[in-house]
Amino acid sequence: MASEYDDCLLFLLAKAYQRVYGDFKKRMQPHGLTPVQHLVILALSLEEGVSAGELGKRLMLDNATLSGVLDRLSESGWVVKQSSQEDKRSLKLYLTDRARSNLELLKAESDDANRRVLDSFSLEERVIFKRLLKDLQK
Amino acid sequence: MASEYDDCLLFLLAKAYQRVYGDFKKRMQPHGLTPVQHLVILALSLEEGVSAGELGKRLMLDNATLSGVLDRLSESGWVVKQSSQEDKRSLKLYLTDRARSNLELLKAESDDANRRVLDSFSLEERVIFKRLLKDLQK
DNA sequence: GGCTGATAGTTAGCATACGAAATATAGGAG
DNA sequence: CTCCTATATTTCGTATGCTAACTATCAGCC
Repeated sequence: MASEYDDCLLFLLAKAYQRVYGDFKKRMQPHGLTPVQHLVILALSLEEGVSAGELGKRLMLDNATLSGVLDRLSESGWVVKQSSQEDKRSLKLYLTDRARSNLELLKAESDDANRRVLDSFSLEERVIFKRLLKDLQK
Repeated sequence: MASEYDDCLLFLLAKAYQRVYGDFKKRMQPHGLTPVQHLVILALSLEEGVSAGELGKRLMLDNATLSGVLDRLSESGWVVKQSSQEDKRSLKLYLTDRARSNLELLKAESDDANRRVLDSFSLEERVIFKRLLKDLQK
């Protein structure tokens, strides 16, 4: 039964996530980023100038959570929070030059971390695994 | 590339976990438990009288984290923290009568939540998914 | 203009997670 | 017995996540 805690998806997903989070954490630490902050940088690199709300939608991240993450990224010099001229309630988010110049390095780290996680899976398993995980995104 | 954040395992696992966590949260709320607290109860029901350290190993949970969870479970009347006679540094953990009498109900909720999560997966996919998740537990 | 309801972000409160420091107790060497 | 080291748990600091409450601003309507 799934009531055996170690067969429960809540448990399995928690531990899988925590393991991968830990891997990324070690890898991003030298760059001064947390795993989540690194995702924010990657997302922003795809399109700068978006609002916090828009970025939150793309990252499926709560506004309240993202607000704190953006504060820390701004504080540590990765992101610029510029309040929009057209709508003063809204922000326009940009990467700093330092963030841009570190982008390729970050992507390489991220790709490498992903490869290592999937290392023991067959090619087919990797495809299935990602598909099933995506299916779970409500 | 996995550097597209939405193809990154860190992202996929985070969102899958958050989705399932949310499902369990809604389901456990009426019982006055959080998803993690519910896992602790299930684990304890398999063997009572274990120490916090032992329980932490089984749940792959940090001692520091578990300490807080046990405090809240004790506070809310689900768990009894009894300090061990043989080794006063150590705890012996027990379910309360109330916890025991709610066990079957909790297991039913948990099983149902698990079923719903896997609902859209084929039988084969369910097996593969769980296997791959277990493989990720370092 | 001024009121009203909607929207963007922030803040506060709570519950995980985890590393590191602090506490209390065990256990063994001398 | 006493000191030293190892172990069990707790506490502290930081970073997510989420809900709800709060603030500022916008947009439409009279």
